[in-house]
Amino acid sequence: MGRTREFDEEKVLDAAMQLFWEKGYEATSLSDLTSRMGIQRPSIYSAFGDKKELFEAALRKYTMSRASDVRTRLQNHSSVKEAFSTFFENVVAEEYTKNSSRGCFCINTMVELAPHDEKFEILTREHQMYLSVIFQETIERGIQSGELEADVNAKALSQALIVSLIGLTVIMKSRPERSFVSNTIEVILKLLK
Amino acid sequence: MGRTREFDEEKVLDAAMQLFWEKGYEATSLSDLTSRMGIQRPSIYSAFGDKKELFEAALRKYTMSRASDVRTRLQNHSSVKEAFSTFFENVVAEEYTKNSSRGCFCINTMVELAPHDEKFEILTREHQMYLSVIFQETIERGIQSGELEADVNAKALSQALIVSLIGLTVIMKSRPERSFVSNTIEVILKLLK
DNA sequence: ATTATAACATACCGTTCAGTACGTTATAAT
DNA sequence: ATTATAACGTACTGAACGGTATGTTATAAT
Repeated sequence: MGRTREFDEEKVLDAAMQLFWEKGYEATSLSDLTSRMGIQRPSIYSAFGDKKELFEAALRKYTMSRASDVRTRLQNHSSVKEAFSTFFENVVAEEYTKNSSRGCFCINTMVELAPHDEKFEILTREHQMYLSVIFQETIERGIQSGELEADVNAKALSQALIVSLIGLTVIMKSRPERSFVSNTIEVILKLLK
Repeated sequence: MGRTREFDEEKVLDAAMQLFWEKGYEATSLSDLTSRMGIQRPSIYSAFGDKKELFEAALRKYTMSRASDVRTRLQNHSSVKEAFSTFFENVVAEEYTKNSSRGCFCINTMVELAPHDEKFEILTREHQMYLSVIFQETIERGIQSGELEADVNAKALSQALIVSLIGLTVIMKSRPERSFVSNTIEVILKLLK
């Protein structure tokens, strides 16, 4: 019994995610959250707990959705080289299209919270490890099909590509000339040769 | 005339730099600053301006010192491959030695402030561009000496190495297994072949 | 229809924030 | 020695912070 909830938990959590993604944890206030989520303060606390728990829920939603998105994109091409090339180009294109560069919510959190909060150290690390496994599986597919040479170290290479992706995502926050990132991608993708 | 300043501006600015580096802009309070810098609040304002101006002074101090440090390290070896190898290994070793991973103050700022403050977008971008020029000069030295092949694209390669360095610095904040970063460095340095 | 209860809106809590007013102390110029 | 002034320590400001107490409203079970 009791009154029924008037808001959609997934929708308001998504709104919180967008805001934390854009502004980070510290710079986002409860007032920012209530206005963006469209619900009152006590509703946030009853549904998600305190600010940090809400942030964690938002980040988990992000990483899950992001992982499946990455997986989908890489499976979309039969050619592995083409898959990675398109993937990296799209990441760049999306970032340069938007006015403000939010980058990656998980990477932002790695920088802001991971060094001071073990929970987020683990959460962000595991997401990156998961992405690196997706990369690795894709590379192994390329080896299997004969597109990539058999002596490629799939694991090491996938880790290097994850690191490059992180570096690209971060440096785009300073809005370098587009040629900078294009050059970088071109060089990095040579590793798939 | 008037009373003489009792604190060393460079020393207290260095203390502020350490604190901002460790905690970021938002999470560092004026009270944190006064206790770490060892001076009172009005002294900060009279010497450096408000919190953001102090932060900017601290970041400028960091980037200048960092750039000259990088330059020195890369000039320390006659072999260019060895120079980069030692450089990357040292970055990793230093990060894993310390208990907490502060990473790079400039990269932290790129993530926290650059997307919302044009001044820091420019400042952080220009630092990365400067580092990339140092990398490029080092690579060109290797080409000149015959250590690297003549058809190497020094500019593109240096940019890719900068991106990799950023990626490495960031992912170390989540404390991945050391093999992860070792693998990455090994793969990345193959680009110098 | 009554009742128990959960979600609602409002208004508030103590704390901490960045920034400053002000009275005191020390020094450089006269 | 006097004076003007700049740096000092203390204590304060209004605003914003995260979080909650409280009274009202709506709904599910009886």
